Formats: sequence, structure tokens, C-alpha cells
Amino acid sequence: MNIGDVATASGLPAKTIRYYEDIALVTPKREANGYRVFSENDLHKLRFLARARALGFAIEDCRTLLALYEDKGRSSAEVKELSRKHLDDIDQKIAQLQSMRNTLSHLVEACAGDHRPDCPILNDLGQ
Amino acid sequence: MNIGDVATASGLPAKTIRYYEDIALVTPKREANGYRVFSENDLHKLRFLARARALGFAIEDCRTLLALYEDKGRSSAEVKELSRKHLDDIDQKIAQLQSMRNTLSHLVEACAGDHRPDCPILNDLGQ
DNA sequence: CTTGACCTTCCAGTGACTGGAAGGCCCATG
DNA sequence: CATGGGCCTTCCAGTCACTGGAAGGTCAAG
Repeated sequence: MNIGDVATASGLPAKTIRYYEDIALVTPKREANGYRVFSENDLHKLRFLARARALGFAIEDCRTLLALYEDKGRSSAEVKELSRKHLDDIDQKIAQLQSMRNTLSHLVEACAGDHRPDCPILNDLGQ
Repeated sequence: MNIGDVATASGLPAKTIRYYEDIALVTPKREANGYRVFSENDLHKLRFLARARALGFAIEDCRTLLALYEDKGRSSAEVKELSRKHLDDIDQKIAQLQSMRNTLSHLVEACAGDHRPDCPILNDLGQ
């Protein structure tokens, strides 16, 4: 398979796949003409990466997860620990966004949004 | 005031304030020795920026908001529109994170997290 | 033989800082 | 007067995970 094929099959842009090769997450072979050749296993890895990234795991975490995935003797504790930490991160981010949302939605509601210059949003920011 | 003073007073790191000068969000004067001198108005702007950033507004939005803040003839409609869009962005981000959180928390719960290699998290990623 | 869809590499930019090096300035103490 | 410590300065590089674009090679169809 060429890069376009695995891009379609994995849902990742070709650019991203090249980048993943750059940072050694996948290591496709090369044809005589220089084109990358992807095996089924490469595609499987790319799909794994796409899913892990979609869950918000950082690239370096994806690298770790992929290594654990391929290590048939790993303990699931390590995976769970990594995932639990990531879940905590997500919860923190959500909490932060919720707090922004709270403040901002109050301000937006209080703002008339007409041609007049009086604006509770700017008033608040200018405290 | 020197940069250290406004850093303390605004809560922004000195590095960040220098960066804000770089991108022309503030324009402090200079003393003969090259040190930046910040006026009360500069400090006021920095506090405005700190609050706007804390609400998650992008730097370019902050620039716009600051300009509107200083334009005493602005219409509040423009401010409200910008804020409403930002609120939508926040909502989208929250939704995305919630969906990650959902999936991931189910997986984490399903994972024994012991010495055995069987792991629902990796099984899911490897689909 | 040309066209168009692939593919390649390399370089630069994104956003909003952040860290660190190398060096100047200022004040107080010995 | 020297020195030490805490300010301040500039400049460069790195972060994260791509993304865009230029310049050019390859391949199959018509």
C-alpha cells in the first residue's frame, strides 16, 4: 500500500503519516522509486494511533501504548495507570473550560449587544 | 514601574509581558538605561489582558477587545458577537473532551490493572 | 507525448509562550 | 573601591503536533 491508501484506510492525513514516520512511530519500507510501502501491520499501527490520538493521548503516550500493545507480556496495570492520569488531565481541562464558560455566559447574557457602547463584558475585563 | 512590578501587580510573568510588547499589545516607554517603564495605563491593559486570557480568548481577540475597550464609541454588539463565538468554541471543546472522557472512563473501569497482560484499553485501541 | 494524480523532500509557520545564555545596571555591604 | 546579589536587557531555541507550500520525480491512461 502507498501512503494515500493507508491515509484513506486510517483516516489520517498523508502529511501526518509522514510525520509519524519522522518521529519513528511507524517504519514503512521503501520501493525502488522511493515510495513508502505500508504493510497490514503498519496500517494496524496507524489505526491504533488514530484512535489513541482521538482519545487525546499525547504522542509520547501513544508511543508507550503502542509498545505495550506489542509487548504480549505487559501488565495491564501500566496501561491503566497511564490512562487514569490522562483521564485526570481531561477532567482538569473540562473543569477549567466549565469555569470559563460560567463566567463568560453570564457576561454574554448581561450584554445588550446593541449599538450603545455600554458593555458589561468589557466592564468586567477592565476591573 | 519596572517590569517586575507590573508582573507582580498583573500576575503575568515578566517573560509574557515582554512578549506582549513584542506583538505590540502594550508599548511601555524606556528609561535612559534601557529598562521598560510602565504607566498605570499600561498596568491596566495588562490586567485586562490577563483576565481576557483567563477567559480563554485568543491573543488576537484580546487585541480586538482591548481596542474596543479603548474606543468609547464602540457598540456592545461587536463585543457580544465575539464573546458568543468564543463561548461556542468553548462549548465545542467541552463536548469533545466529554466524549473522550466517556469512552476512556469506561475503558479504565473495565481494565483490571493488575500484573496480567489482558487489557480492554489496548484491545479497544487495537480495533 | 502529454496530462493529471500520485509520490518525494525540505523549509517555514502555527499559538502563546518558556527556558536559558550572555551580559548590563544598581544598590548595599565590607 | 570591589564585590555580590538581584534586578534588567536581548537573542536564540524549544515546545506540541502537525500543516501548508514549493519544487520536483513517477506512473498509468489516452
